[in-house]
Amino acid sequence: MNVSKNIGIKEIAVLANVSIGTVDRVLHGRTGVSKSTKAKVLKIIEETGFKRNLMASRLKLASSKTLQIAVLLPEIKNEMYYWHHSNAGIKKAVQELNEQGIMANYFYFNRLDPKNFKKSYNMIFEHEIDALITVPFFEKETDELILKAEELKLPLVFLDSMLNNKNKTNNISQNSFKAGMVAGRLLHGLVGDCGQYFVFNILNKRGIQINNQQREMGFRAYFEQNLKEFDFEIHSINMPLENKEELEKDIQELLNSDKTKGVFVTNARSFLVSDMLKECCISNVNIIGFDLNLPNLERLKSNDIKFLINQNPEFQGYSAIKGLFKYLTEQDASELNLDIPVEIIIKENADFSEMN
Amino acid sequence: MNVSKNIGIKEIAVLANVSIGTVDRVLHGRTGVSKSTKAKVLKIIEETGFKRNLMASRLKLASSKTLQIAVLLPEIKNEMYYWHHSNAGIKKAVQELNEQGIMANYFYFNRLDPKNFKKSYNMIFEHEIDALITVPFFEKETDELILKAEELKLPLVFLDSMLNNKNKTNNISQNSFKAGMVAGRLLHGLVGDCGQYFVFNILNKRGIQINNQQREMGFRAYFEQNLKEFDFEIHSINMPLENKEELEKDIQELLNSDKTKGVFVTNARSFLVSDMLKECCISNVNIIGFDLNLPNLERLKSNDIKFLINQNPEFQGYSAIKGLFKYLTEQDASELNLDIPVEIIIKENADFSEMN
DNA sequence: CTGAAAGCGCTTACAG
DNA sequence: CTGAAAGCGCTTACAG
Repeated sequence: MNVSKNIGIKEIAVLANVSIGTVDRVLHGRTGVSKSTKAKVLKIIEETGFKRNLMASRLKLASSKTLQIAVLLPEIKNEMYYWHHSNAGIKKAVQELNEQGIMANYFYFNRLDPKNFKKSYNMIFEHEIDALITVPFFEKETDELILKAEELKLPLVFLDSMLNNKNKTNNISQNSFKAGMVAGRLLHGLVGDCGQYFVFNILNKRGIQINNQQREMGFRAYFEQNLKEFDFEIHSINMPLENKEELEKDIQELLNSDKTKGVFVTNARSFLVSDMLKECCISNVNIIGFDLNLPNLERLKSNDIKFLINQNPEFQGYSAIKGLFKYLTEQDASELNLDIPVEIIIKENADFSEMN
Repeated sequence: MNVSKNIGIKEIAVLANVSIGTVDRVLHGRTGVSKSTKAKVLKIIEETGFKRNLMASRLKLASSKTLQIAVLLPEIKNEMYYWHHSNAGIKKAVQELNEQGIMANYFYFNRLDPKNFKKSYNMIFEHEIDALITVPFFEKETDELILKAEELKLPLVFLDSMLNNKNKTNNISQNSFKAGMVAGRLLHGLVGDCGQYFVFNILNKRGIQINNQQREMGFRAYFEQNLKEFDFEIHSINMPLENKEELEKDIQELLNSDKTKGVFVTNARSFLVSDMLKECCISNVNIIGFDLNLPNLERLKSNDIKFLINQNPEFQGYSAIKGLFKYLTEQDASELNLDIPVEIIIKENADFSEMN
């Protein structure tokens, strides 16, 4: 079990016949090195395959320059909020990297107010930060943010992207179209060709969100691609959070048949739909929704919801910090973009441990 | 954004009025410190909440004492083998921790020969190693290994446990019973109450493996727990790899009805079952199996297999190294035991990128 | 039983 | 443009 000692900056210095300070300057592309010296050092580095020891580097730097990551998320009122989980993942990663010199600073914006979002990130830019993790909630303001970050040369990572990436930015999020396709197959397996299908979009004051639209598109695409004769209708129901009575009447008419029914809820509130259908005495209904919030998990446990799709917000936050750290310390951007797997959760592989 | 400098060994030394060498001795519980000094230092450490900086510690130690992890897996003939993925995960983690001073040494045993397994680990014990990662293939030899490792005070981690854990050891593996329950619900969703159900156990020279048995038990348990009137039979078919002709006759008789059929293959060879049923012209069949090997993925893509359950062998290997590193450097054993999630894979969330 | 000093591999003022 | 020296926080002989 042989131990081959890694070559270090000292060896490079000897081989290139310069001081270690000069090697360091070349390594970091700093100014103040003659062209010939630089070439000589680079050649030796190339030949020896030298990589600088990041642990030693961080040991020196952690005490002087802690990396400051700003995190701007929607307001979190309690631990059941989706964004709480993103935050938890961020905290976990920061904890792990703590002694290597990284800190997170948390900011929040009002999820219904684009102006507040803009105000928040402008405020953040007044501090000295090394990167920003946030969420592309509002199209126009997000575009402005992207431009501004580019200008400031500030690395930017979006969690849970809901916007089309016209701009080249870093995204750690699930492909919503693909998630819709997954939902299509799962529901089709339960309901079959002879059932009725419904897509429930739950609207808040901002209207329907882009990723919900993409989920619906994916869902419909599954049926178009996989059924030879695609001759049945998939009903879309846009359900505002207020004014439920009228909606319930419509639903009773639409869903009141003996047929097996499949319901795809495109956001995190499938528990609302489940409860409403129960109230309306709709039977033979199979529901699939998103996100492992407590009310959803309860309905999964009681068999009222059949499938949940997990976007793994904790893992998203965790990965964002780890990816940024790698980028900021190694100039390696490869982990700043991540396609979060479409994780399928049923009663038997769910983790109910937080339900106490 | 305030930076609170972490307290270090130097501050502790000053506060306790001793040298840093003495603080270090106390931190590591080494001999040669008077009781009173030790108590004084421990009190200060307690009061300040000091934690030693692991990065600095590893910087010093990596060059002198590289941690040697032995890995003993079944022979891997090519990249399609299941164990290749465990190895890949191990390699990835070792790569990440390379400069922190960890190395893996790979050994292989004949998967059909318990004596060879025993011989292999005895040979490994002649080297100086800090931990062993292996697989509990053979009951008797594994028990002996556990005892021997205990005697040598050598940390031991099992991947893919197939044995009941009578002994307290470290296991990174999926709960096979739970995986069987998951398979039960998924298949039941497709096939319904009026179909026929079959469990295929594929036997090699070692007979049926314990985790396959546990999967079957979980599968049956799902139906017993979830169907009010559990009045249909689940047929078990033990399928040896040789002597297929006779088997095909039996199968043709058993499965040749118009009913929808659900087939649960308890190991990684669901592709074999899929192909055989196709040859026998069995229709209306829904297959669920384990592991994302290439032939299984091909059948998933062509809709011949409906679900695959992933044990994530790469993640298992990766976690074993990370967990051992944490244990060996921080005496923190919390990551040496891991319940791998039962990951559900369908055509739409599968990664076919390795299929070229 | 305890301390002073050297060193892990890199980074950073400072001096020239 | 370049080098020598101090230092990051811990560990390890060595000396007493």
